Amino acid sequence: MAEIPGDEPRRGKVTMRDVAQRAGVGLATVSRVINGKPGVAADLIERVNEAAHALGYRHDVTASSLRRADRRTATIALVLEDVANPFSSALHRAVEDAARAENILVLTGSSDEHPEREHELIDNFTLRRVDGLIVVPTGGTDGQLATVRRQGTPIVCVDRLVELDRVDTVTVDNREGTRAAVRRLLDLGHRRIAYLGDMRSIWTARERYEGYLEAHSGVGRPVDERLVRLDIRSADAAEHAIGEILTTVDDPPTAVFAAQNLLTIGTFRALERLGLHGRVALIGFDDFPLADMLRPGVSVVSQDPTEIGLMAARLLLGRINGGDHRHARHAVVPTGYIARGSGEIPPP
Amino acid sequence: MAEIPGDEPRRGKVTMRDVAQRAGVGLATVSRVINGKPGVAADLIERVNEAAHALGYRHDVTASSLRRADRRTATIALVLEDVANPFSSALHRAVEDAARAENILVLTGSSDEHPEREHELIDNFTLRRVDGLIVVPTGGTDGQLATVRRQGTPIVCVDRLVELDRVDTVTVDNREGTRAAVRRLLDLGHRRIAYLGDMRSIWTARERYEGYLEAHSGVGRPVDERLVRLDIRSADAAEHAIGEILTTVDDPPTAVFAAQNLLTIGTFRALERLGLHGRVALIGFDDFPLADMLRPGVSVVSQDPTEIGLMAARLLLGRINGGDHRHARHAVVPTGYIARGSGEIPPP
DNA sequence: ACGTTTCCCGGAAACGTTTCCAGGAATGTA
DNA sequence: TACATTCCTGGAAACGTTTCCGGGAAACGT
Repeated sequence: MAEIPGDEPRRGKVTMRDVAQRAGVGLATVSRVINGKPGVAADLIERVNEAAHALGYRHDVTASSLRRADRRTATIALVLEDVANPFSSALHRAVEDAARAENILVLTGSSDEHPEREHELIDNFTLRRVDGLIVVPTGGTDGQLATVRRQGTPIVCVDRLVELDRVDTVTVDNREGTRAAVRRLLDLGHRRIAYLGDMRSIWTARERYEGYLEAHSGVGRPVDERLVRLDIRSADAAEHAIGEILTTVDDPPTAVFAAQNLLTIGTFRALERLGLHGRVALIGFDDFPLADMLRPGVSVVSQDPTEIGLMAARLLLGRINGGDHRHARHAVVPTGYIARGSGEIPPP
Repeated sequence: MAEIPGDEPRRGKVTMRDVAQRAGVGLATVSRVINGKPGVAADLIERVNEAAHALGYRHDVTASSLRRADRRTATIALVLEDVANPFSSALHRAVEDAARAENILVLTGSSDEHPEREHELIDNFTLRRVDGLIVVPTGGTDGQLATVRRQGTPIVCVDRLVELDRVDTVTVDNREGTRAAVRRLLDLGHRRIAYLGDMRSIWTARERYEGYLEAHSGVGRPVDERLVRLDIRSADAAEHAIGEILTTVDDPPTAVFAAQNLLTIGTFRALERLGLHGRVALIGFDDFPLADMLRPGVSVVSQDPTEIGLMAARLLLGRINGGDHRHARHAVVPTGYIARGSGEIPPP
């Protein structure tokens, strides 16, 4: 085989042993110096650092975590619905920042709301011996999560409530946020309020729908099922559904509550297409970029993904750093309401 | 110290040796079976799998990559400007999908356009012995990238051109995309076209500005420097800058080219605030969500982050899988133009 | 001056795996 | 039947690091 000229002089070839030899000290001493452990004479520290630098030594983190007592890899994993959606990516960023502060790296994956995919991701991550897991659970992997947790890996579930032993959660009060917003519409005089909801397999979606129902029962007002569509999962589907409701129901709604990002956008499109924006009120759950630039501006129940991510990271890092709380902790971060116009349209 | 009752029965305690013992075979055989290597009797394979399952054996990927000949960790790293911005996260998603197909996991980090931060990330990633690196380079880390590449780690740079030995790149033709769009405005009769640009330290920003200049010289039309603002880095700054140009220059522009996402949004805000949307033409570089929902719809030069990410992943995985191309490869994915109205406004 | 403690240091074992190598059985050939 | 070849298998070495442990020197107390 021919010698390849400019190719890989020697990949990571220089090891601690080389450093030890050059510095004229033992292997153990090099390890102590590299890890900043106390009890090494100053001149030796100097010699080792010098040798390491001269040789271009690079510490191998994976090899070190193998023998290390705590077996830490300084890596956590983040399982999101889709790294590309705004909520997920804002959360991701918050987690990254929190992790960075402790020099911890973040692995990510998108489940696309499929339990099998989530399962596979979690499996791959734990195989890599991550120190902890932050998951937006699909709801179909509770057994796996419980097992992983029992084997020692800290887990924080985000956005969806799960009840598992020593698994922390961070959620927002979906029910109350929705209830308050729908109540606003009712107080404004709206009597027929349509509701578009996400898949009922998702805890969040169920909670929000409950909030819608509670708002109605709170004022003793029945809901008309013909104004409710659940299990909608895309902007297009929402656009279609709300269009249908507005044009076929004989006594059409004067307001719409869209229980998710994409559904809000789909609804907005439909209203505009029908020339009803400005006439039919709209409130969405979860803010989205440029919502303020639309006409009318879209009012939303807002949740703060940065705050959620930060909280999740805090809980996780707390456990990783030995805070072995026996019980699961459930943090709830508040929702807000952002009035931009569309939610303030009164009934005709 | 008290025995903690329900806590971590034994973390990952079961090893290949245990499996070997239970199956009554040698350690080497277990390894062969787990890795699906040929040349093991069928009944032994069966016995090993059975034992592994009964014991709940979990393969330790980090330990295996230590001794493994190719030293692969089945992990790649992705250094983005900010995982939370739409362009980056779409790219991220595309890379994730491509990597998933080969069971490779993705580590991510945000440089925030700071060379030091980028350097630090790359350092951490290579310490983890990732198999490859996809980077949106700030431009201040060429030396480091060259070193890392020389030591054997494949690298693909994305969105910005760099000229380094055996470092592949994926870019879009910023210059041509901008030139064509500005030319459109000129052909429409616009004679005074303002330009808002990002920081000139970024290759992309320089290229786009060149395109703007080329379009003008192409029709023998001088550019008025008072209509040009460079080194703008936020929507607010853009809003301010364009507002200033429109109100203080005596012969104000009839069209604006905003060379980046946020700048486009800032410009739109300013135009709306001044009541000039619908009267002053606007074209932005890079599409953004809901651009079609604004009034007027915002015309943009579009680039396809999914395509870019896919291409980058393909190049990287190609090299990881042994395709040792001696030369650097530079892929260029085409830009498009999406007409939505704002770019089609004629001069008064 | 002598025992005891403390402090540093280096050799060797260990982490969980893959790979090398050699040996034994089974198969093929003369 | 004898011998060469192929195929399977398991013991042991190796990967790069951390940790255990024992030993020598220095510091301390009397």
